[in-house]
Amino acid sequence: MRNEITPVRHGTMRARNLAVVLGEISRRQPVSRARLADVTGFTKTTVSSLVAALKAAGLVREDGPVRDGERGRPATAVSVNGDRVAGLGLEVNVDYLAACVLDLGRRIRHRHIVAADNRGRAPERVIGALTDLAERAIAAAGDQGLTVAGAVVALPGTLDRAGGRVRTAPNLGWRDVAAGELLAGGLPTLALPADQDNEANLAALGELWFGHGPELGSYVHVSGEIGVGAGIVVDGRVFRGAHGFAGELGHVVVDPAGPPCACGGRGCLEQVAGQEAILRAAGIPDTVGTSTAGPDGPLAALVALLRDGDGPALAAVRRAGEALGQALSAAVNLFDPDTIVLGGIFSALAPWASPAVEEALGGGTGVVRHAPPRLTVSRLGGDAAALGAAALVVERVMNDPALLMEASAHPHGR
Amino acid sequence: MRNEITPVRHGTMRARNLAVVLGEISRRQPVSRARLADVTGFTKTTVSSLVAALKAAGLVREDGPVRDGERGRPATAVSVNGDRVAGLGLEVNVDYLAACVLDLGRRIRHRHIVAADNRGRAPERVIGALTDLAERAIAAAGDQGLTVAGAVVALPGTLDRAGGRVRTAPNLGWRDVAAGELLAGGLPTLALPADQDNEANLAALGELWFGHGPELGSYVHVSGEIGVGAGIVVDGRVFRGAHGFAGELGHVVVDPAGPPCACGGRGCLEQVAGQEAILRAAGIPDTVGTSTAGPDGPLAALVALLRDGDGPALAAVRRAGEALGQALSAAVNLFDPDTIVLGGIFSALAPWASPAVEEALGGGTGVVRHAPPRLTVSRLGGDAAALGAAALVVERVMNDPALLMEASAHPHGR
DNA sequence: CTCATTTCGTTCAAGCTCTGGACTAATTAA
DNA sequence: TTAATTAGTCCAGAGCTTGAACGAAATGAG
Repeated sequence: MRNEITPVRHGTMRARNLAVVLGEISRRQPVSRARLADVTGFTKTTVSSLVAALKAAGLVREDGPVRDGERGRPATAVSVNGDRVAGLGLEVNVDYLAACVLDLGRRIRHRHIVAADNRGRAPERVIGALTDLAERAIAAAGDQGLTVAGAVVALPGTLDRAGGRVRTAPNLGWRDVAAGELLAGGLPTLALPADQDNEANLAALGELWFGHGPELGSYVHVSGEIGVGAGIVVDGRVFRGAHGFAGELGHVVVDPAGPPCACGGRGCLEQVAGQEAILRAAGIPDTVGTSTAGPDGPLAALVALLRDGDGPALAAVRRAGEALGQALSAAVNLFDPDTIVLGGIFSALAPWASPAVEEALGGGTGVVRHAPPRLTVSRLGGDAAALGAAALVVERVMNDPALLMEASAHPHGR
Repeated sequence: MRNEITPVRHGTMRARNLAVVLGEISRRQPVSRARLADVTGFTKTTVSSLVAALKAAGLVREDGPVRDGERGRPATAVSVNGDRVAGLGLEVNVDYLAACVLDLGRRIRHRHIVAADNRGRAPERVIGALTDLAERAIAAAGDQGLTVAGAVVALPGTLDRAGGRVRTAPNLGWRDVAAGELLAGGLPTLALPADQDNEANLAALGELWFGHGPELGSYVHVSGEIGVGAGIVVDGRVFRGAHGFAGELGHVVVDPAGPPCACGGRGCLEQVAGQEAILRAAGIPDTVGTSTAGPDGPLAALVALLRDGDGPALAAVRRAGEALGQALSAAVNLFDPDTIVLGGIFSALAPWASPAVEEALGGGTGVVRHAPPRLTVSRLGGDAAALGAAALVVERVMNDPALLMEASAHPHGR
């Protein structure tokens, strides 16, 4: 009943084993070939051969002899070479554009955020500006001797990833935009095909790579912005559902008798816990066109009110927290995550919102689970999705390094 | 960040390619080697070799020459051999035990349901009775020349699958039961290790194999019994979450102000749409100890009332449908399924419950999705989970036929 | 200081599996 | 009867991993 068991040839075998060894090197670096043979189960011969290939491709480096304290011939340590290959992460959001270059050693080599009011701006112009940002990032990478292997773009909307199109991005005012083509037109051709993904998914991935990390376990990352989305990560992988639209937390119904939503439903979470709803309830005008996140933005104004103990603001945020908690408890029952991460605007509002969230989560999970999931707050800034996008490129290389190794040598057709 | 890229050896390659060919045979049978070479991309040589191995293992059969209407040498058709290997599915539920034997050709060869009041009965005794059932099923298989390759047990509770233990099965009154050991003690050793899975997951799988089939796409299968669970299938695979507890629909909160639930929450779905809640609201005594599903059970009584247009019964079921729709709309937003399947008691109640479900689903999915998911009703009877369990065994063989082929020949260590 | 011991990594022949072209087999069309 | 066409097998060859033997580089005992 399952579809996707693909034929394996020698090339495929080699490609996967390269990934196995590269992954183990990354996990344990610096590490000797002997130890790699141990942990992978390969013979020393095979490890040597695989390491040699990775080294030739510049993905791996020999650090020279290292005596491990014991007797015997000292090992030559091998580690991931962070100075040759990098991934480019790009992000389009309502009020900014971001780019970020991440090398294979997981060091951020370049990071650039530009405020920009993209609401209702023509997609061509937005992508044009993004392309500029990307070119500057690629140049910056080049200056450091890095080759950008691929790029991923984070977009705040629903995507047809296979077709490279944005279906709808309500907060940008986009509808059926061929973002992939537009971007491909402006960028140099990279070794890996460019890809797009949802902002919420990538922000979640960013949290895994640059925030709390693997201790998160499986988690739901709430990306509160204008809309409310969630990125769901299970066993280190983003769960996208069958069509890539999973995790639409914003339209989970929290009050069946509530006001109608643009989506056709009633009482969706977004109408209580979306940024605009919160601001409205707190009595702050949502100045469209102003940078939301900036120091003068409405979000800063809200936080100031909260600090001052302003009643309506506190009530609005508490109400949002309750609703968020309710929607998240559904997500907890359905996904069984270890952790919930509050990101986006909720990261700033957490001191006031999270008690209500925690209360809602603490309740309804007793029969099945031993304990409610941990609740944490994102440490990342606004460009979390750009970071996650770059991480996705690096992950892709790590998972199939053969993609970057002379195509002639290993044509493991898929 | 991902963990599980495993080394590939020659044996692994062979094993996976055997699965590729076997899968293609199953999908297209009867089919010639030449066509298999075409669709898999293997050379004719390789296909012949793989088919020969499968044939030697009794998994595949040659049907003799077949002229395909065109000119040229006629092909020899190959198809899955349904007469040698079978899977055993077992099910423990509150008021019955079930067993089912499914051959590799997906034909049900044996099916047996026994009414039994398992509430509060000692786990040893229940498993003992199940073992009897299993032995009879294995004997019945043997009489038909079938070898049972493996078994899967469906249990109504939360499981630690790796450890072979039942954590809690509230409706059975079980707590931390080593079901795996108990069963292994009573059964002959099979080629594949026995396994357990949640009743809801397996019922969902049963629907895919013996109900509506692949046209379901990705779907959420609601298993309404005493509790309310959901099996989630994405791309033909059961989604279990990180710990196997995903899909706990019954404890999604549908009314934060509702009555407290045993799980610690308030207003869980189960308190409105669980069997006991519905019966109570409809004014029917839930006679504990009586077979629920039988012709004299309370469920039959409820359906009779509904047929007669009884006011409280109609209201109770309608209310359950509303609540179920609300919880499902959360699942729809979070999982993005193509279809919702109503199973278990909801299958019988569907004529009265589904309008409310449909209404709830029709609303809140407009922005993201083009249309709400299809709503269908399960066609399967009470032993859906036993069928799914047997299907899981067959699926396992199809996905790695090498498991059944002389271990000496292909030790593809994982 | 020398030699046995230990561990690291390479070399080389061998084995497993897929590939590709040649070959045989079985049928239709002319 | 012969040419054309399609199915399946045979066999040499190539890619990748294996395993044993070997050389290299260190430590420790005498």
